[in-house]
Amino acid sequence: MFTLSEENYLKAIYHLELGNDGGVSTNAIAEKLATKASSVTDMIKKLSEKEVVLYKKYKGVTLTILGKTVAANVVRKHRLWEVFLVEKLNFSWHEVHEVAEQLEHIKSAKLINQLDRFLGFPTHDPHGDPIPDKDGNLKIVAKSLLSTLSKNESGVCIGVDDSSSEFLQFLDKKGITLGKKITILDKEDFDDSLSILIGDKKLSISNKIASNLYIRAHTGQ
Amino acid sequence: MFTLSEENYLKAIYHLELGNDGGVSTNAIAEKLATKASSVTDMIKKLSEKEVVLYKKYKGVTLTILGKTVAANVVRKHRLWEVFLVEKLNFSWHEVHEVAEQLEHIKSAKLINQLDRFLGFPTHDPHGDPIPDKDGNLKIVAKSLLSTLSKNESGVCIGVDDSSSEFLQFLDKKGITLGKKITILDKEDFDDSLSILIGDKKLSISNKIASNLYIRAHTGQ
DNA sequence: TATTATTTTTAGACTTGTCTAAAAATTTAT
DNA sequence: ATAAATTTTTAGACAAGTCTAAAAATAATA
Repeated sequence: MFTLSEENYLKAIYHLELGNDGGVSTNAIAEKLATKASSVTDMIKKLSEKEVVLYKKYKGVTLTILGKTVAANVVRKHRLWEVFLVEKLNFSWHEVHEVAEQLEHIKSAKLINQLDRFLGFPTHDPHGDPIPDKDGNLKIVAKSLLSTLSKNESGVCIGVDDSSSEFLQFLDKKGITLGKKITILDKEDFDDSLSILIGDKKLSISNKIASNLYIRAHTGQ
Repeated sequence: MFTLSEENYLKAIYHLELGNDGGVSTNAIAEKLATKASSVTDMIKKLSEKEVVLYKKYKGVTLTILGKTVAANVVRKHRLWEVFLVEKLNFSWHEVHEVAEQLEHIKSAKLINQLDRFLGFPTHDPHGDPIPDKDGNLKIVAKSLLSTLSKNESGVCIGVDDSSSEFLQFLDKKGITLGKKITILDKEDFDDSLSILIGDKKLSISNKIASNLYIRAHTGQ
C-alpha cells in the first residue's frame, strides 16, 4: 500500500516520463510537486526500496513495471472522478482538478470499478485525456489540432492543449465542449482565423484557440 | 481548516456526546479511535487551541458550537457518500462504511452540495441514520423497533440497531432493505417471532431480528 | 479518611515528510 | 582540460501525530 505522498510522487514521475524518454530528474520532480530537490531525493530512496522506481544516484529515476501500474491506477482514478464531477455533478472543466486530486487517493477497488460502470466505461476525461484501463494501459487516439484541419473537414472535440482555467472557461462560454462535432466552414488566410460549425451554431475563432483544441478526425460520414 | 486526524477526533467526540450528556472522557475517545489516552490528550490540547472543544484537565471535553458544526459536516459527508455508494454504485449496507470513512474527508463545498442534489436531498443514510443539513442540524424522526409493533400495524424500515456486517448481510438475503414497507401479519406468543409482509412477500422472522430493526410508524393510509 | 485503583497527563522518543544549508557530483563553458 | 555553474545528495532540524513508561490527579473502597 502506498501513502498519499508516495502516490503523488509516482504520478508526477509517470507524467514526466511520458514527455522525456530517459530518466526523470530530481529537479523536474521537485518542480512538478512544488517541493524541494532534497525532499525528492529522500522520497526516491523510499520508493526505490519499495521497488516502484529504479534509481541510481545522480542519474535520475524511472518507474518499474509495478510503479507504472500504481501510477496509472492513480491517474485512472483521477480521470474517472473528473468525468463523474462533470457529467453527474455539473462541475465545469476548470473546477474538477482540485477535487479530483483528493478523490484519486481513495482506496477501494470496488469503488472505482463501480464508478467506471456507472459512468458507462468512459475512455477519456473531460480534458480529452485518455483514461487508463485496470491494467494501466492507455488507448491512444489519433488526435490533431483543430488548426491543422482543412476547409470542410470535421471531427470531434476530444481535448485541449492549454488546460488553464481561463481557456476552459472561455470554451464553456463559447459552447465548445467535449464530444461536440466541429466542422471547418472556412479558413481566413488573412489571420488564420476559422469559421466553424459546432452543433447548429456558427462561430468564428482565432488561430490561437484553434491551436489549442484537439480533434479526433471524423473518418467518413 | 482541519486535518484528517482532527476531523476524526471531532467526529468521535460528536458521536460520544450524543450518548453521554456530560463531557466526554479521554479514555472513551481513545477507545473509539483505537488509539492511546496519551495521544488523545495531545490532540485535545490542539483542538482546544483551535477553539473547537472546551477542555479542562482531568474534566473531559465538550464540543463548542464551532466544533459541533465541523463534526456534523463530516458526518453529513459520510452519510451522503453512503447513500451514493448504495443507491448509485450498488454497494450493500455492510460495504459502505470503510469507503465512506475516506470520502468524508474530501474538501469541497461544491462537491457535497452537488452530491446532495444529485441524490435528491436524502434525509437518512442506508443505515437509517439522519443526515445533518448544511448547518449541522438533524431531523429527528420518531422510530420504533419492529418488535414493538402490534398485529396489523405497519411502517417503513428506516434503520438498524445492530449494524454488524453479518446482520446487514442477513437482511440483504431476506430482502429487507431501507424504505421497504413492513406489515405485521401475526405475532407468535410462543417465541415472539413475527410473521410479516414485506413488499409482496411473507416472511417469518425471529424476535431477535425484530428487535434490531427500526421502523417509522406508518400514520394512516 | 486513609489507601488502593483507575484515569489522565507529562516527558521523552519515534516515524513520516518536509525544510535549509553545505558538500559532492555532474555538466557546461572557457 | 581545468574552472565555473548547475544539479543532486547529505546532514541536521522541525512539525504532526503517535507511542511507552512514569507521574499526577481523581475516584473508589475498606
